[in-house]
Amino acid sequence: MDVQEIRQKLEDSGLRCTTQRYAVMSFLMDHHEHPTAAEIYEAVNRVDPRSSRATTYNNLNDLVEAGLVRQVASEGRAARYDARGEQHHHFICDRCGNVEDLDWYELPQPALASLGRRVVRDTELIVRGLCTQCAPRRRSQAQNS
Amino acid sequence: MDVQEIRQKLEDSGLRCTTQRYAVMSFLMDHHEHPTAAEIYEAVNRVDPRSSRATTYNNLNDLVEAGLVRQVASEGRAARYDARGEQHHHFICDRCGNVEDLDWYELPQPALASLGRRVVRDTELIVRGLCTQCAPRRRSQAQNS
DNA sequence: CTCTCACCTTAGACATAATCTAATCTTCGA
DNA sequence: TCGAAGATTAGATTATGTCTAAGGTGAGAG
Ligand SMILES: [Mn+2]
Ligand SMILES: [Mn+2]
Ligand SMILES: [Zn+2]
Ligand SMILES: [Zn+2]
Repeated sequence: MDVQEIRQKLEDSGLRCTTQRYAVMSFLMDHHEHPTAAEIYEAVNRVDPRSSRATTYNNLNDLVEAGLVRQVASEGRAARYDARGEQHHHFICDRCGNVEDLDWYELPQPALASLGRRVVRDTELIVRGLCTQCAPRRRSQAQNS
Repeated sequence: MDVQEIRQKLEDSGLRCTTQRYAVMSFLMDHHEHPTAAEIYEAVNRVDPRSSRATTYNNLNDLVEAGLVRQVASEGRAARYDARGEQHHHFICDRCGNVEDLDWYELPQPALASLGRRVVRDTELIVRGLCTQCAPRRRSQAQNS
């Protein structure tokens, strides 16, 4: 990805463009498989150890707070991160826990009356079920379990 | 709640109605504040210590798997549980993490083409923002950072 | 240019959430 | 009645994430 683009995004959000922060952002922009913090930490340090675990978590939190990165909650398991630009929904597999992107479509918002004085920031749609890998094969070996 | 009703639900799902499992289910049916596993463990054991931590977790997992209980993911924090019968959506507060119920309304489903061979079990809407407690007061002291 | 202070990084300790283990208990059903 | 599957238990273990205290870095005031 474009170095200047990332630097710009960070500075626009009031974050210094440090080596470590850049590495996290860059990795996320190149990888859309919704990696966990541990996976990001490992990937960033694969070539040349460069970022501590605490810094990786700190930077991820900074990026989320700045709105540049999205955190996907999968219950129990580790949080997953997503820097994909375009809006989209998520599909989470009941069996393997994989998080996959679904095409975006507009969602009806909750009735104002039911919100009371709550302030809405975002609405998120999560579709659950079995991913392509885990879904039973159509008409071959469905004998599993 | 009706003892027979709970017993029935459990047995219909192929789960034995043990003291410990009953206690978890019963507590959840009576408490709609989306307690965490730790809170459920504590509540169940408040009167007369009766269930280990492992059993509480085991039973919660069993109930979720059976579809009798719903798990609400709030990233980072502990999972929250919900045995409320009627369908509903959730509002999660960015600041305090509270999970609140929102009235149900029908959601548009993803296009079949975009799902491929994935099997959908459920679609879930999560609204995020600030809860009534955490939202800024209308026109009094909004001076808070 | 240089100095300073807010911002950032770090290792490792700590905290919390959840699962695993291995032994024991319970109960369904042949 | 009795065996096996199902359930429970205390405690160890793993997984995930935060905190602490110390030191590094660089943007910008002067
Ligand atoms: Mn995504
Ligand atoms: Mn609920
Ligand atoms: Zn899967
Ligand atoms: Zn709140």
